[in-house]
Amino acid sequence: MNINSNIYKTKVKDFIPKHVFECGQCFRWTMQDDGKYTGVAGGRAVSVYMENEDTLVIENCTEEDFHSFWHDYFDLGRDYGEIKEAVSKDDIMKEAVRFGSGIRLLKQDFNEVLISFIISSNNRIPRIMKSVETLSKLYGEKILWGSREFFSFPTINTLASLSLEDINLCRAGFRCKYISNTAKALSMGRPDTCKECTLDCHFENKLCRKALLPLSGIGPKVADCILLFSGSDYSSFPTDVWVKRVMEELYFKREASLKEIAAFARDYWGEYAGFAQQYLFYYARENGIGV
DNA sequence: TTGCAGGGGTCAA
DNA sequence: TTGACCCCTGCA
Repeated sequence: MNINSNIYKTKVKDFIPKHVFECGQCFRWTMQDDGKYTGVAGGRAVSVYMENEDTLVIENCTEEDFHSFWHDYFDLGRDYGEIKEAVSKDDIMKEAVRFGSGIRLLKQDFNEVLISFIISSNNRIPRIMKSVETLSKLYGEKILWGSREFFSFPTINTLASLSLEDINLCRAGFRCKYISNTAKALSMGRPDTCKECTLDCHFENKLCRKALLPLSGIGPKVADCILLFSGSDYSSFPTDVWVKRVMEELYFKREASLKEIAAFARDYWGEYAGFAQQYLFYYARENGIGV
């Protein structure tokens, strides 16, 4: 498509930056005063915005960058029209899909998602973003874009080499020891549980749910987030308080256990459960469902 | 201004 | 199954 110096433009469907970056899946994208979203991923810093509702513009991106990284990161090879149709099995989901029509699930770096979602437990988004940003500033690689400085997320080996006092500087509180423990465990290599697992363990350099759960700071919800937001398992259905509320209010019409909700989602949406979760989550949070 | 409850979960008892 | 956890925010 159009290439003008370091600005790359491409036609897209089903992509609305606000929906993509504010649906709770990522912590390193912020809206600028001019409405563009600026973020760091894969050791690159870019700004993105839509032009004429069907053209995605990526600043500081070459054609090579786009094809080797951003196309996959933004999941542009997937037909979200098909996804929406598949999950819209009732009026509730039809409404949620209409509301979050521009959501796409980003394929984020596995280790970055893993550490970021450890930080997310019992925590609020602005604070999670601050902790992730601080970790990157202190221990990531500097990325220059003109006169602007950005920082990549630190590697697992770097995090593993740090003392707990070093990690405490990101002010993630009691989660810092989880980060430290888990980074150390991962830097030792792939856990045995993952090698034995035959169920979900088909992705390279990643871990399945069974291998994630023993890691410090990773429970069922965080594990599901890691699998979904790294593009490892789209049938994951992370159930946090918001999703629980919306499921109870709109589907169950009563209180329901996490186990019940997970079973329902698996049966009802199958391999697309993760996409359904994201539409519901965004719909529930933006509309205060169940508050 | 100060004080306190509670938060997009996990861990340990 | 339940309370503690670090720290920040909102609100009285």
